[in-house]
Amino acid sequence: MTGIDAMLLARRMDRLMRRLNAAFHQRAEPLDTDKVGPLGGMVIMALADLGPTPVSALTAELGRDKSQMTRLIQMLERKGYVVRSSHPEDKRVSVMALTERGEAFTAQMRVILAEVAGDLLGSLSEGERAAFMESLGKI
Amino acid sequence: MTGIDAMLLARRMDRLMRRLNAAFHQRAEPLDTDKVGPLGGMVIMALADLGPTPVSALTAELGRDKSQMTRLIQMLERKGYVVRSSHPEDKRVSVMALTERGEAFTAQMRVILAEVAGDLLGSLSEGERAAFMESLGKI
DNA sequence: TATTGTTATACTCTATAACTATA
DNA sequence: TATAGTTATAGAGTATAACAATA
Repeated sequence: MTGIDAMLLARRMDRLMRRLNAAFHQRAEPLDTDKVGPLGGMVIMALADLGPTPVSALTAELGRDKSQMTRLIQMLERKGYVVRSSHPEDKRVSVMALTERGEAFTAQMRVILAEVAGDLLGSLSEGERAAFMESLGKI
Repeated sequence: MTGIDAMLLARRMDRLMRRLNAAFHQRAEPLDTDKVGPLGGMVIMALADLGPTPVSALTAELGRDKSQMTRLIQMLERKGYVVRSSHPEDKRVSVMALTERGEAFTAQMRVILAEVAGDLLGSLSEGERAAFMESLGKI
């Protein structure tokens, strides 16, 4: 017994994600001159938070498929946002890191995301916002 | 000043959606013998909540593109989950409704969604869950 | 044998624009 | 002229399996 309407939850989550994506892309697309796309942006954000990271760890962090990650990384590398280096102790793993260009892109994204989050969470009180973030972290 | 880390929020939302989708599809896919797919499921759920609804209203509710909705509805109609009827007062609009088969599918989905929601929200207290749902509704 | 990452492939979802039929 | 819905099409994201290199 959760006491909540699971179907309503699913529909609300879906709506929220749709709106978040729409709001974000509307502002981010004009700046995304290299077309790294939403998922490319997610990879860059994850690297910004995590620092240099093996592909496998990045894949787990983002919850995507490893083959998808391969293609995404190749694209980002080609466009100069990330670099790969092979792990000194295990030649199978390659470690991803942001380039300066990747860092600059991250800074831009932070600004946009803050705006979008501000708009989206504007209807919540300070306390509700904090509680929402905390619950999101626990889930 | 929202007082929250917007990039962390974005990454957490993305992760939550990925996990929710993965958990749901894992359980729903074996039952989805007709391959209505995730979005087909969303359409059916929306109709279950809203009752008979014009295509345009459904499109707005789900936040998808109207051309996407057309194809989705044609697929669901072909597979016997929904029926269309033209609006008596405006011949341009067609009104969607669930068939018995659609209703039966909804009942199955409710069970699965309740399980998934239970798993996912299991780490929150009753109060946190209610607050989370409420915030989701306000946003 | 197991794991890291790559390639190939097929499918679903998304976005845009041009079109029709009614209003 | 505006709105509801359709068609066509291209692009992005996803899932799976088979594979090579290294452990």
